[in-house]
Amino acid sequence: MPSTTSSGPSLREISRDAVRARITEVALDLFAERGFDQVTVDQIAAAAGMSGRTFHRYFPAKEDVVVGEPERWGEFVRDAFAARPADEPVWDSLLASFEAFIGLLAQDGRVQRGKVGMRILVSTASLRARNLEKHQLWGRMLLPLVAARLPDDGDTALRAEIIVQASLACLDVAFTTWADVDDDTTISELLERSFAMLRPTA
Amino acid sequence: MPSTTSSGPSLREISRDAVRARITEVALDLFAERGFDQVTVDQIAAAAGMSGRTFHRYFPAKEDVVVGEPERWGEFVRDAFAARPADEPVWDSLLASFEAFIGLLAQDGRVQRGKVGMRILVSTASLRARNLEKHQLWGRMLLPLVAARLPDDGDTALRAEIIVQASLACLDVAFTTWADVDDDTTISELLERSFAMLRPTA
DNA sequence: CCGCATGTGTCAGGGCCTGACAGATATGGC
DNA sequence: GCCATATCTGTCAGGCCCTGACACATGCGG
Repeated sequence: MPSTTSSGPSLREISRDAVRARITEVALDLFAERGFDQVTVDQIAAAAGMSGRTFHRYFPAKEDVVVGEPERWGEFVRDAFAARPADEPVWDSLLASFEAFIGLLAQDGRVQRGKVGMRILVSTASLRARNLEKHQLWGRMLLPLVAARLPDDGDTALRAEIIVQASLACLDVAFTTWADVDDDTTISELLERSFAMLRPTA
Repeated sequence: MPSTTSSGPSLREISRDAVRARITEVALDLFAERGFDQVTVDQIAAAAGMSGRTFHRYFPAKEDVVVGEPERWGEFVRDAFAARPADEPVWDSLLASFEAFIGLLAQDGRVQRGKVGMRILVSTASLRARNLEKHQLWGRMLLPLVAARLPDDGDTALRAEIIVQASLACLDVAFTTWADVDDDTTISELLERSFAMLRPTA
């Protein structure tokens, strides 16, 4: 058993990530060309040189090719939030965490491909649904941390829930309108403007 | 052809609604007992005395039994919003529209059954997803009306989007926490408290 | 060279959903 | 009461998504 010999990602994992990336590339091309619902899993698999069964060994569901790995990125956002100073206003911390996430995407050069993916996403019902589920997962991951930051005024649970959901709505709107327009407006910019509309004016 | 002889709902429609109600009743019982994913469409159909094919003639998808008819209720909410005075603050109009919707549910005596349905809903991934899609539909229906109410400050589109999404998030939180607790807290009360946390403090 | 873990293909099957067809039922006109 | 029509229903066939089970291949360590 190789166990964790030394370096971070094992060879297996590198290979696995590479195959995932290849599948994603092929699939997004097909989706952009024909539409998500008009492409079958077997067609993606064939284009990527594998069987349909193997496709499902990399992606539990067809939607996951577009939506990505909510759990993984959710942990990133959660950790980013946790790393913020404890006396910072929650809205600021949330904004910073989301922007860190956006920066993570940009770093991978996924931005351009991300726009293609986003357009596919907003144009397909089952994808929108899966994406909204992702947000709910993030919400459940962020909720306890946000609640811990709020003053205990007897309504903390509800307030935390609202803040988390509202900020996620901002994130969603930012991504959606970003994918919608053709100019070079930044997601971060849209996100900041969105936050500014909701956060307490104080 | 009967056309529209006179009275509102034709006999066909009454029958159709009755069958739908019967299916809903049977299905919710099964879901509450075994869980949504552990009940097949054929089992629901058998319990309701019909074939699986016929079930799908009343509900396009299994999830629709729990989620209901988003289009229909969305129109109700939209119309309720449109009926509000044009000089009322949008947040007030939205709150009033949602409360009218809640009142509609209560009127049908669906509240108790609604709580059962809500609990099934929040405990099943595919149902949560479908429900969130419903909210997106409502959002698209409300968006133009909300935008028309806002002062044209150059950022109206984004602001309208944010307000709609945030208010829908409030509605979602209100319903979810309502289903979560066992006391007699009203949905309306939760909704008002949620709104109070987001609307401009002015 | 031999075990062992991992990756892959094939096969079979369940579940959701749809189109097509034929039989049953109800509605409205005569 | 009878017929033409529209509607409802069941059955059948099929496609698609996804999963478990099995067998074969590949690569690694001893």
